[in-house]
Amino acid sequence: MATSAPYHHGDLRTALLAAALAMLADGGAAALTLRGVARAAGVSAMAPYHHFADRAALVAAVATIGFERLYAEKLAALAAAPAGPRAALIAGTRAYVAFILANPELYRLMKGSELADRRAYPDLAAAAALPSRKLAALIAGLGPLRVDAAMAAEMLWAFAHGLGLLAIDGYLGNHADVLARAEAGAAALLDGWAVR
Amino acid sequence: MATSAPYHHGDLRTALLAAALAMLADGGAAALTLRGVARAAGVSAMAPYHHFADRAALVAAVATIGFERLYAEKLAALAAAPAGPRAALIAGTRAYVAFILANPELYRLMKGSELADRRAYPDLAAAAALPSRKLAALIAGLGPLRVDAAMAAEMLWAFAHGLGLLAIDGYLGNHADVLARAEAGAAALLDGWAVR
DNA sequence: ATGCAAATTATACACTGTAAATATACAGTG
DNA sequence: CACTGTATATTTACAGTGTATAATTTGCAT
Repeated sequence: MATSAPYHHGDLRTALLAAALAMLADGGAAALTLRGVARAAGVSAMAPYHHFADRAALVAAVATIGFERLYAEKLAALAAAPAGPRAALIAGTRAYVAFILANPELYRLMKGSELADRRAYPDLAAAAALPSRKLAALIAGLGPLRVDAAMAAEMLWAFAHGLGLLAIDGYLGNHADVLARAEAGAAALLDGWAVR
Repeated sequence: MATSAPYHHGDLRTALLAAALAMLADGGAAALTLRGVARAAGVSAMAPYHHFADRAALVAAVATIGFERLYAEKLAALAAAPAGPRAALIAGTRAYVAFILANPELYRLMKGSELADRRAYPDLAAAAALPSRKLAALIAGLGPLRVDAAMAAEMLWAFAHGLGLLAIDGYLGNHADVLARAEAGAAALLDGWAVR
């Protein structure tokens, strides 16, 4: 019933993660402090340590949520796209870039160097692998290409990754245009790979 | 003559920047502390403040050096490449990615969110603009394309940026292969844009 | 009810960035 | 030469951070 500030929070871990996501969204990774998150949850500075080994573990948990959201949005975009691998790849690229534009600080955290040792967090590694595995499957569905499939996947991924990052870092123009560029760029790559 | 620990360092600013680059290279941005840099230069913790307004200013100065080095290496690669815009673009892409692989932490700093307000540092903005201006000029030399020149430039830049970042973050395989991918990817993009 | 394990807090320390006041050395004036 | 202003460097101080250690509170199984 949680009458008033019970000693045991109940679901502190979830509350901490929610606070962390909020603080990250405005303020960036620098604003994501363990003490701040604890404060936001109305709990002592040391409480988070019973749910996260250290700040890096909290960051990893936040990043894991980010990868799961990214994957979910990508799947939703694929479901809404016309049939066929070509349309799927274009829609997927657009969704990927759209996620970066909508969650700039989260995406930076997901790919940032604060997660130097991804291998130390199995959940994170698993969540991070989902989108790229999906991409590889779609590429395979395209049929024969002028480049090998692994390279095609890397090219498309690198393009989406780089385009989104450049956009949120202010190197590109209008954000609305960026999504159009994402689609056009993916289409151009597909055309470039096509056997003629 | 600098007999022994003179009160005035002589060229502290340069020494601080050198220390900063070294500490950044091993240890990443987190290891780049004002106090640490001062310590490395054998100077008090407050001394850097007479050369850099705050930590952000030091970071901006380091990033400026990074952009200048990147531009220099790119120019060197262009000079060594066969004539013609196609060869230049492929060589430039390779050099760009090679720079990222050789200076991962520096490149992360250059593009990272620690520099949220690039406009506050005119030198930095100027240095950062050089490579992309060069790229635009090379694209223009290609002649008519199936996509407009601005988009072509963004695609190539995004590809190189994304490929390098994915590589240093451990998402791609062998580093040696990455350079080959950079060249092949640039070539594929050029082919995809070509009017047929 | 009783005892144990989990959750939370209190206290403490080393480290960071940086503000304020102070000391030192140099460069130009008379 | 003395003198003074300015740039350079230091000392001291404070708030905020991550986190180690130990004490405390609570809920649950027995």
